[in-house]
Amino acid sequence: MASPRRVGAETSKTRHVLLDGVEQLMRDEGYAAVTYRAVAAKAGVTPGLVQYYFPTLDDLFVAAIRRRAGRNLDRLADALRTQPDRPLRVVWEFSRDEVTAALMTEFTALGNHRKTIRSEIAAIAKRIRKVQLDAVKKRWRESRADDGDLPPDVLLFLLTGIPKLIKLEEGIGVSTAHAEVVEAFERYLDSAEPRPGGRKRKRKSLLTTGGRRA
Amino acid sequence: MASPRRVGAETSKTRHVLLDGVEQLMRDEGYAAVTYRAVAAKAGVTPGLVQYYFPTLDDLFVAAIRRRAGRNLDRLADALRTQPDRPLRVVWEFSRDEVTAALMTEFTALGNHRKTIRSEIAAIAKRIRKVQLDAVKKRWRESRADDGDLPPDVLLFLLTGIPKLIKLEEGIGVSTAHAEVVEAFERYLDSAEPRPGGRKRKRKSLLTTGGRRA
DNA sequence: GTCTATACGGCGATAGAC
DNA sequence: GTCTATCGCCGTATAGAC
Repeated sequence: MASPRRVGAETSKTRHVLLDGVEQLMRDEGYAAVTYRAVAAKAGVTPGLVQYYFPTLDDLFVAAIRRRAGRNLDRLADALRTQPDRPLRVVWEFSRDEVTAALMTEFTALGNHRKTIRSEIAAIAKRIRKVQLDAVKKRWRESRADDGDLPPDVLLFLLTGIPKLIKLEEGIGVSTAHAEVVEAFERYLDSAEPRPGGRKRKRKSLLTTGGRRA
Repeated sequence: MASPRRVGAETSKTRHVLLDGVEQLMRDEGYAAVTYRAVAAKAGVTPGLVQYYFPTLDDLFVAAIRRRAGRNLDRLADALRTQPDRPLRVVWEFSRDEVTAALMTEFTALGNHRKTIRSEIAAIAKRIRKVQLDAVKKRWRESRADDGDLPPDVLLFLLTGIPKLIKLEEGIGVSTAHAEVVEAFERYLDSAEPRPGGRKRKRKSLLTTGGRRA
C-alpha cells in the first residue's frame, strides 16, 4: 500500500477535517491544487501536521478516496434497498450526482498518472460495479428482455459511463448535445421503469438502424 | 492566447523535435511528466532552449495540441472523403485510434485543470465535432430512420464517447465489459453500414426496453 | 499521539548575459 | 538565438517539543 511510517489515528477529528479540505480543493481547483501547504492553510494548521497524518501525498489521496468510496457505497446500497423496483434509475441518478461524479472524475484522472492510486481506484470501481451489476441483472431476470436488448453489463456501462462523459466534456467547456443525450436516455428509462405518477409509455428503443438499407 | 514574448520560429526543426518529445512523454508517462528538463533531456538540448521556444508550459502544451489536432483533422477529413459510404464506421474507428485517443484523453484531462488550455481543447473539439456531425447528418438524411432512431448528435456522442470511456477505464486498469460494449456497438454498425464482404444483417436494435411492463 | 521547525533538491518562471 | 542565474513554491525527510 502506502507508507509504513507512524501516522495519526484514523479516528482523529483533525484527520477528517483535513480530508474535508482535500475534497473541497479537488472539487474547486482540481487535484493539482492539493498541496500540503494548501490543505494546511484551509484547516488552519501547519503543513507539517498534515504530513504527520499523511506522510506522502499519495497517502493523502488514498485516504480521501477510501473515505469517499465508503460513503458512496453506503448511499448506493441504501438507494437500491429503498427503491428495489427501479435499479436502473437508481444507478443512473447515482452516476449523475454532482459532488460524487466530480470527485470520482478527479480521482480517476489522478489514478491515470499515479501508480499507487491507480490500484486503489480500480478496486473501488470494481466494488461499486459489482453492486450495480447485481441490481441490473436482477431487473433483467425479472422482466425478461427480447432479443434486441443489451446485456446487463453493456447497459450498466452506458448507465454509468454517459454521465461521466458529460462531466468530462463539461470540464473543458463543451456541452453540445448533452441535453439531448440525457433526454434520449431518460425516455428509455421511463419506458423500462415507469415513474409512479407518470403515464404509461410505449416500448421504446434507444438505438436502432433505420431499416431502408440496400 | 498564451505568452506575448519573443519565441523561436514556427518552422524551426528544433521546435518540431521538441514537440515530438512532448507527445512521447505524454503518451508514456502522462502530462505530469512533461517538464522543461525532461523535454530538453529527450531532445539533447538545454532546458533553457526549450523555454526559449515555449516561454511557459502552457505554451508548450498548446503548441502540441494544435499540431496534433491539425494532423487529426486532416486524417479524419481524408477518411471521410475516401470512404463516403460509411461515415459512422469512419468516426468510430477514428475515435478508437490508439495514439490519437491516448493523446486527446491526456489533453482533455489537462484542459480540465489549466484555464488557458481548456479553451484550446474546446475549440479543437468543436471543430472536429462539426466535421463528424456533418457526415453523420448526411447519412441520416440519406437513409431516413424510423421513429425509434437516435438523432445524429446523440448517435455521434456515443460514437465518439464510448471509445473515450473505454480508454479512461483502461487507464486505471479496469476493462470489464469493454469487449461486450464494442461488440454490441459494432453489431449495430454492421447493420447500419454493412461491410463490403459481409453478409446482409437484419435490422438490429442496440437498446430497447424488454416490454413486459406492469 | 500531536504537532512544529527546518533543510534539501526539483520545479516553473523571469531577467538578463553572451 | 542560445544559455545562465536566480527566485519562490513544491514534496519530502528528519529532529525534536509538548
